[in-house]
Amino acid sequence: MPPIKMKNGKAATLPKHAAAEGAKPASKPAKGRTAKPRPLTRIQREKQDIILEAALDVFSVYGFRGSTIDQIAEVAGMSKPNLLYYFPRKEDIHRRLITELLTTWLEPLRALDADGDPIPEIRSYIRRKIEMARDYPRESRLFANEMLQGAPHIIDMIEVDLKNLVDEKAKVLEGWMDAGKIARTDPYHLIFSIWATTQHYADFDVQVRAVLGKDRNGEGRFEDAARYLEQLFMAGVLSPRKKGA
Amino acid sequence: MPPIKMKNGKAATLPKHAAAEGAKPASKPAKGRTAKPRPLTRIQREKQDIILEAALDVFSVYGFRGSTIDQIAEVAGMSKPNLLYYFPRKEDIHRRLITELLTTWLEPLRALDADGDPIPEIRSYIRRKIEMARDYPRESRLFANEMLQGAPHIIDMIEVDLKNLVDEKAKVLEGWMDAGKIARTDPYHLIFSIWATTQHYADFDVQVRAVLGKDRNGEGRFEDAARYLEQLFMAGVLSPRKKGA
DNA sequence: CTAACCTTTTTCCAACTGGTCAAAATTCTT
DNA sequence: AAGAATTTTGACCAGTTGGAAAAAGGTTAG
Repeated sequence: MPPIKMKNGKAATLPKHAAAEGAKPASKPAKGRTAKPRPLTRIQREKQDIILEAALDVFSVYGFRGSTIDQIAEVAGMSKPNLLYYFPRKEDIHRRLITELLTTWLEPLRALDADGDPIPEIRSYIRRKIEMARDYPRESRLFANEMLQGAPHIIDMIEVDLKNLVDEKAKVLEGWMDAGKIARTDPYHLIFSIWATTQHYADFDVQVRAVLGKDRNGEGRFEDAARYLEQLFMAGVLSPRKKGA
Repeated sequence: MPPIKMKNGKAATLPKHAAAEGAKPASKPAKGRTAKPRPLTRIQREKQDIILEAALDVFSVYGFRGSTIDQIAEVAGMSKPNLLYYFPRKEDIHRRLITELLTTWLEPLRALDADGDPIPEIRSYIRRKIEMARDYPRESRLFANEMLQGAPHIIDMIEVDLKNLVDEKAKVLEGWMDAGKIARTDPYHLIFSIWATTQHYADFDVQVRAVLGKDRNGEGRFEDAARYLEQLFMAGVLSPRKKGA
């Protein structure tokens, strides 16, 4: 049983690729139509990161409407107007977080390789998902919060990108089933159940810790969970040949 | 495969046993110390129900902080001061909802019978949990929202009542494992995974529907889910004899 | 050094928030 | 039907909220 390898324990925001949209501080009117984006100074990048960090803290707990700019500004250690200088609107911060999140969030599933060995592929997918719950609980909660509200800000991404990805991977799973390499079940619900069980450890963390009690709620709980879930899903997915009930 | 039996589709609040605490409209100063509770008029009961219904709608989506009294009042079809006449504080409404919820929420687990047949017991527990996700999605989301925020309002109930119940049922499961009636696994994580997978269908409903696509997102998805989950957990729990790896 | 730019702070505001209060309208009791 | 009790309403309030404006403070290139 390979132990889950810990990533850096640091609470870093997920990859901050390119500056994405907007958040352009008050500059000159930007001549013509094609306003050259202008590469972002060091300070701008740093401050934006600090803000996004703070916002993740706040949004992931209270959701969009339940969070206030003042609160985020305080966590970020700056004044509200200063924060608004970098992100003119509350929504801008949120959008940035949530779109970046979505990309990263689906990485593990994207990595599921049709040409790989089915059992290890699935097993490592599960392991990676638990690692994410452990290492990025705030991101998980941010996502959960958005879902609970009906995903108002990302519904179209869900309906297109996410759906396409899942459709694709569901086909991969079905291929494995057809080849008798894994037991036959509903690939969609299989994926849902992996999401549900792994993310549960981030989203319902309080509950998990409370129920496990003082003695078992150390960081080891993630390894226990990993072990348990591997066992569960392996049992559910193994035993090929067993075609249609 | 017994089909899940539909309960009334009506959107009723969970059982409203006794008037619980407070919510006493402005009355006479109530003589002495032992203010006789006075049995609640018909109007009071009706209005409170309407308010709780509306509040459930709102709180379950936006969480406590993200919801406003005005919003709830509007959904309830009454003026804010009128609403406040029945529940003097926002928190009162929320507390009522969430404590009632907790009781109901744990019913299925409570029903897990140590003297019953293990496999059917577990199977029917799962079925009941899915039915709840289907019939009481708002309650599920209210609970999820509370968890995401660290369960500030019910942390002590979680740490005591919930923990005790789970401890008790975990022992039941362990008993079955010792008797070789079900496969050996971690009973706590088994319970967590049942919670996670079933509640997922209420909490992440948008996602589930979006991914399943237009053709499969009818009400039938709950039956598919039930079927899938029974299969998954039966595989994970069956095969006794298979002691320690 | 200084002009042009970038960053931060101060001040301000209108809309919204949870909640109060007294008067008015309704319902219940006798 | 009168009087008491309950329910509803409208006006109001102090604190918070998201955000605008502009002045003040820093940086940096020439």
